[in-house]
Amino acid sequence: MLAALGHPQRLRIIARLAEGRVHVSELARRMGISRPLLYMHLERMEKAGLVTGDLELSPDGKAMKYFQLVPFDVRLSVDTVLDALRADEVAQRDEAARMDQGSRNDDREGPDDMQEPRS
Amino acid sequence: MLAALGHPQRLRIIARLAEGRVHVSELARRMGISRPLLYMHLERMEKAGLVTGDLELSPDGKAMKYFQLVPFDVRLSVDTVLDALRADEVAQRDEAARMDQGSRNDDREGPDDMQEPRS
DNA sequence: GTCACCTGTCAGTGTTGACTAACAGGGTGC
DNA sequence: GCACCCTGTTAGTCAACACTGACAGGTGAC
Repeated sequence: MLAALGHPQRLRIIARLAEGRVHVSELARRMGISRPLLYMHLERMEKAGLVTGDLELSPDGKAMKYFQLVPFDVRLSVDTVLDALRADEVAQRDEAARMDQGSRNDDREGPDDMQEPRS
Repeated sequence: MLAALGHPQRLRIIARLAEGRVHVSELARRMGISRPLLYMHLERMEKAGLVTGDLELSPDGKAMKYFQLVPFDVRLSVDTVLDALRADEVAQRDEAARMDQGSRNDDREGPDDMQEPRS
């Protein structure tokens, strides 16, 4: 999420979306950037949970993808960063364990040299 | 600042520095990354005001650069993003005006160095 | 039919970022 | 002298990102 916010263009997208939901082409026109570029940014932001997109049909039958802002309010401090890191560590360990479980019955790849350098 | 935080490696640096001040070589060793790479990250973070570095002489006379964390506590929401954007807009406008002034008065630049935008 | 909208995706390009190996220099201690 | 710490900077590689132009497809209005 921080990576998604760490780009001026994307912050400006947030500012535009704060005024209300817009469809992609209109937003690209207002911001003066190309549509594919806007797509990339929106995709990133959607993955980060900052925006959501809905494909709707306008009254005259045209398909339009409307994006809108997902309100967020996060406290960003040393402690929250530490907590997030710990949570991520646990999540990765769980995922690794799940992968290990899967590969035990399925396909034996890496022998044992992929040991995580923990300290 | 968000760009500086938007990288996992740098978040891990924060975690390490949260345990206390360390000098560069030691930190690089603990994290298992090369020293120049660590330099780059630290430089970025120092520019963002997240860490500070002090070159000190250890008791045995060796020069060592100790880095330490600058505690931060920021609220990150749609409104704060909007405020930051507005502030940045104003700052850029001022800078543009100053540049214009400078070019008008020949080479009138320099006495006031990098004004930091964040408080 | 053509025009004017829209969506989605592709192959490209230039730039920035992340990263490594290797350098030069300075101290202490032997 | 050499070995072992540290700092700071360079050149260079490699992958990811930011971005553009052009494509294919859809719809309704003229």
